[in-house]
Amino acid sequence: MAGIADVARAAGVSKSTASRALTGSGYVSAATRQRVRDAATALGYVPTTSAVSLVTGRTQTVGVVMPSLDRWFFAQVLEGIQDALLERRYDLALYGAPPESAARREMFEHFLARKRFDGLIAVGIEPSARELERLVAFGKPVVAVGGYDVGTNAVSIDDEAAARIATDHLIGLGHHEIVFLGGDPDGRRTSFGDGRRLDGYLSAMREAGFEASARHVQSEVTMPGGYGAAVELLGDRRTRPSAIVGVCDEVAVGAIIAARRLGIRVPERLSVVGIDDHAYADMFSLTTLQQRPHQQGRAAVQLLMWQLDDPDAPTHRMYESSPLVVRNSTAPVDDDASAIIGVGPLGTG
Amino acid sequence: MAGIADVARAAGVSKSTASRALTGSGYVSAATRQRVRDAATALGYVPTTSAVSLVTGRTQTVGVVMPSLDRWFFAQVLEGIQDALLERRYDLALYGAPPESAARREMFEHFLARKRFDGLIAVGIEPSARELERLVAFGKPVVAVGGYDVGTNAVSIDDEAAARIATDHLIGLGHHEIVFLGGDPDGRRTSFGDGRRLDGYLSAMREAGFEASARHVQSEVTMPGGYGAAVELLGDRRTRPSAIVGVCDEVAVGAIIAARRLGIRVPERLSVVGIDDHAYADMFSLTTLQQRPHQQGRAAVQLLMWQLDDPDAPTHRMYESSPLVVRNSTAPVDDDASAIIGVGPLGTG
DNA sequence: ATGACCTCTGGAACCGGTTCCAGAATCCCG
DNA sequence: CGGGATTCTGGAACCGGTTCCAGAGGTCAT
Repeated sequence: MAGIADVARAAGVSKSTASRALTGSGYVSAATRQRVRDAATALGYVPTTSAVSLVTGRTQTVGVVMPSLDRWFFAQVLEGIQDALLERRYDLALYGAPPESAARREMFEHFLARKRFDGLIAVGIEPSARELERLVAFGKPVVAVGGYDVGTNAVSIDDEAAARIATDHLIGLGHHEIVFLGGDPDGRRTSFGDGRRLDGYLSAMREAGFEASARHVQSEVTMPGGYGAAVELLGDRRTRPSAIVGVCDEVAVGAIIAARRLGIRVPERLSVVGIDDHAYADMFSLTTLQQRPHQQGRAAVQLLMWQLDDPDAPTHRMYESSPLVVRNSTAPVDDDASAIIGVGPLGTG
Repeated sequence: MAGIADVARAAGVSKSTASRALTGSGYVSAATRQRVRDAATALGYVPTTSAVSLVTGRTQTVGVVMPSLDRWFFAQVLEGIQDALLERRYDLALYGAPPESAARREMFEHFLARKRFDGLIAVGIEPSARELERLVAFGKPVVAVGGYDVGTNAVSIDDEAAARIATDHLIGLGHHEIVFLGGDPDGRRTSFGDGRRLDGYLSAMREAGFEASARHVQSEVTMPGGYGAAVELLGDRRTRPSAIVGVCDEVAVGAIIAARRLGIRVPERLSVVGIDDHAYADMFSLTTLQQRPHQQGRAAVQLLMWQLDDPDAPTHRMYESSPLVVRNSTAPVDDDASAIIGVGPLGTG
């Protein structure tokens, strides 16, 4: 493998001049620069990255941590990050960190300390106190995607507002019995804005005076998870709601499939709203709040690069707008159907 | 940041002794080793990776290329790779390389040449001649996952056999009019074993004497893609098949949803088989050929590590077995329904 | 007692670049 | 035409580790 010394020799200059010519820093005459470049291409010279990083302290790599890959949101964010990094010739080091996993501990305790990347993008990570400590010790820029601030730079939709808009949309259609479907008890452990979405739903219900009928049905945040929980929820006519807010589209779609399975017509007998505008939303005519995680990934890289170019640059908190996309999974409440539940403690039929 | 020189000073030894003590190579007395280790932990010493790789020539990083992230298979393989690498304290550098994209060219032309990883795992990549050339020039171990051999090490299911088993299963149930759904004309460009699956289907049809009725309906290899193509395919009663082999479960599930939408009962009026045993397969009662891409990812890492430990080690071609999982999306052909199509060129009703 | 061999340690070279610094050449301005 | 600023170049130090080599001390067989 040709080193820079070989290039310098071939071009008849010193190592230092060759280096300047190729990196474009310092004074080099145009003629010399050209000679060096020609020599470099002729020899197929590629700088050894470890040598470069050793002296510059920069790795040209960005680390990405995310709890999972098979949720649409994460895969999309990752693709967005990939695209943006490729343009800048940065490498991408990926670390999986499911909540409360050994992998996650490893990541924060060991991999972070190795400092093999110039900055970190944390997707769907709510750092614990200890993790935050490690993040600070890491000493390099961090940007969060998808809900939680990791101190400084962050990009996401306004999860609480999104869930509120979704809920208000249903309330506007006359629904009272609205269930929030998906996530765990406090909506936090699944990582992601899930908890805030639950908050948004609850506050919308409260403001409309439906606090008493607010209900959170838990489920894994996946399509089969939503399906399973919805089959159970909708199976009992007495407790069946007239509308569902899915914590995300995957769960919402699961609910729609469950409804079809049970012969409950959507949207005539059951309205469903999601959050995401998933690739599947269109084929299920799902009304949802749109977000574009791909763009969020790109934006995260942008923020990180600003920070890398100028460590003193101001940090940013970016909210992507999340417009309501009305399709055909929501409709005005069907009073005949809701009468089954009734308003009082015991429906009169 | 404490360097090894600081550790050495704290332990009262030379740099070289400190290095030996920490890496565990060469002679160091037990007492000295302990002193050095204590000093290292006391100072929170973490070796600078670029310095280490500069001299050892190893990066402790594995590169992974894949065309896409949002197909279940790829995400699963990636998670498997992640797990296995984590255990070995290797980093994972991820590169997206959609077929015929600029990113893919970049990857092969530039990123590969940087040699920032000790080995490469190529998932769902069928390298062109030029790409193969670059791979060879890369000069480090490569293992392929998901169909195509990249020279040496590879792991996948036997795609052709899988599709054949799926098709034979339908034939055994009395089906003649069986459509292969998904992929592009020659099934190659989508990367993945798609082309070979088509071959397997075709040869099964041929062997059963149904060559004339073999039909490949193209679609994007996604659930909405399969859905859209199936809506069209099933919409016309005259050309409607009695069974479908999906190129993968996502497409097969799309077809099932399309059938439900059109009021065609599965499996009574339409049988559907997939390949994958996707997380969604169970909730759609999809009969399918099981593969476990997570395991394949782990196996790929294993193969790569063997090669790294001993460059002269023999290479391997691993086939994962793919058992047929019979659920409830396939049933004996419904003769009344198939009579609509009939055996002759024009059905007599 | 001698020498061969093994264990242990430190000094110095080395990996492959970048950057500091000094010196030479050229330029511009008063 | 002198002198300071600017442009250009090469030598050497340096980034932070690993590894080669030489030498010291100890053990054991001859």
